[in-house]
Amino acid sequence: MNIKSLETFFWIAKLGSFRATAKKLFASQPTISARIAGLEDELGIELFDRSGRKAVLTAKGRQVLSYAEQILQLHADLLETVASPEAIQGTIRLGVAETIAYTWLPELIERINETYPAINLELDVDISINLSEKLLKREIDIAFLIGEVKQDGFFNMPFYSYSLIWVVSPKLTLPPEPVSLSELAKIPIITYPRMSEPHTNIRTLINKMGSSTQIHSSSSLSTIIRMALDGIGVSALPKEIITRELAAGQLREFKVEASIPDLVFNMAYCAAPGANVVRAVADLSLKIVASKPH
Amino acid sequence: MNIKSLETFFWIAKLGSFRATAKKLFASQPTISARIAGLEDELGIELFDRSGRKAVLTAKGRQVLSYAEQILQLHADLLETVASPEAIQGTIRLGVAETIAYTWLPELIERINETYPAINLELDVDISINLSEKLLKREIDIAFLIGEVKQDGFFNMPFYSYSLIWVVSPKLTLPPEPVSLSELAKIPIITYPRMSEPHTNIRTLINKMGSSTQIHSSSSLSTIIRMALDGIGVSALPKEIITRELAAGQLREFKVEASIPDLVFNMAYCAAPGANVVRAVADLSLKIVASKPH
DNA sequence: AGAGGTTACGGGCAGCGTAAGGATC
DNA sequence: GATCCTTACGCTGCCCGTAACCTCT
Repeated sequence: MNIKSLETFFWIAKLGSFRATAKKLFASQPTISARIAGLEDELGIELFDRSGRKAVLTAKGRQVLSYAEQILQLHADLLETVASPEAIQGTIRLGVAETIAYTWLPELIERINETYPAINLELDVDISINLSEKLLKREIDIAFLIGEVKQDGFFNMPFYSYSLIWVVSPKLTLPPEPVSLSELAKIPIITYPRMSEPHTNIRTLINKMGSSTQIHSSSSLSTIIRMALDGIGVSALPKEIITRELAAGQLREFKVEASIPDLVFNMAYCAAPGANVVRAVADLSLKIVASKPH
Repeated sequence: MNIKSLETFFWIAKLGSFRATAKKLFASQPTISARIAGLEDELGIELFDRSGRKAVLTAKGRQVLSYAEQILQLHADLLETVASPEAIQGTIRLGVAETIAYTWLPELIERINETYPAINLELDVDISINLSEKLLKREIDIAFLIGEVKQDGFFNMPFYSYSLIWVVSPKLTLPPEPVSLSELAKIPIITYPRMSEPHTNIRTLINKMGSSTQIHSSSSLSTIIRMALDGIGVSALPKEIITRELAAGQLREFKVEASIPDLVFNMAYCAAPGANVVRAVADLSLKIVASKPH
């Protein structure tokens, strides 16, 4: 019996699917089948009832699960306690909202690589609502997103807040500041994609005016910035992602009479036996953010 | 990481030697080296200090040992709890005194095979004092012997007592019964080998007479019986090993005025993490003996 | 038909034993 | 020189992925 089989067993029990476990463990689905078949042979018992749509534990399987969890936890603790950082390996799938990808991500990756040189990172940049779903399906291990993942076993920690500022290209001429909402509504606005929180916030703000404002949205931050630079319209963005453009005078901040809520990002991950590395990377990420002046 | 490596590590820590562990685990010594090298690689640390004559744990190694023990114990418990008896496998080395080999052993083997069909038994028939040593060196797992193994971690349980009776071939003519010690001393006595308890007891008994009795001893019970059958002398033996000869009239019991202490056999084994199978076989053996009228 | 698990099969790698090579006492 | 561990090397067997197959809904 080896740890890998137990880990495989554990994840099938948790996810209810051989296929999902194959993805989670970066293996083919037949490999997962074979591992479980091997385990069942070795123990001389059936672990799952495969007749239904979901793989469901048998009575004996539930007993095995309890042992498997304990063994995996001990194994992870063992690695964490005594292994040299260079020996800690694995693949961690980070899900990040694009704003994070533009600001903290490079530093996070660099520092994680320094601390755990043998860890592979797999990045998934998506909007928060999708990240949340992927986290639930265990398609990613840690997410930096807006909102919380409210399900048993998930940890949510405040990560970083961004204030949104209104910016515009010098090419465009604006009314006198602070710009009133009714004036703002006459200018095209470039913002985050539909279904994302900042998009919704801005739409709510403008809708109060009842006017039919032109709102361009893009799933790519660089496109949003590009459009703002080109003077297609104004945009509300975190200062952190356009420091260069502001310094170069390609964009300038302007005041609006109403304010937009901050973008509050959380970090979320699931606590699973044997997932100490995930927790370690999560801790490290929080520490990195905390160490910088906010 | 696999259970096998941890088990190997555990036994080296316990026995202080790669070589002894190789024997214990039925593997070659380089294989043991390779397993530990692999473990050390994986953890990125050194587990043993090999500079001295004995392999001694490093500081990190001691930490690992504690985890390894827990994991092995869980693994053994898991197997014991959920595995079907047919799936319980391994090799158990039984050390038995010859008297046991002649009486209980066939039934023990049969019953153990019934209960755990996948377990291999390896038998070692020797005198008790050697069995005790072998047990300490872990060359055997369970012993049925005279005396106790007094060392930490070893269990000793009463197994079975034999009363010795004096027997003689009808070919020989004896003095009137009960035979006095002085008369007995004139007849050649065939008995257990030197260094064994019954040999010592009989020698003590006869030595009181100060006479130079002829004492033949053999390490083979069948030879002793053969010699008694041939009328070479008298012998004191457990009734249980000569029931056939007594029934056939090839040997007959006779009374002696002095009595010889019973042969008291114990079962001894070492409690080690992950050695649940050894314990199970030990329990089974005791149950078998207890279930028969004594 | 499609989603999910199993079977069949070929290739690569890990783990084993034998034999030879150090290191320590 | 004896004892003990490591290195070198060839071999076997296990584990993996691809592809085809089976079975429920």
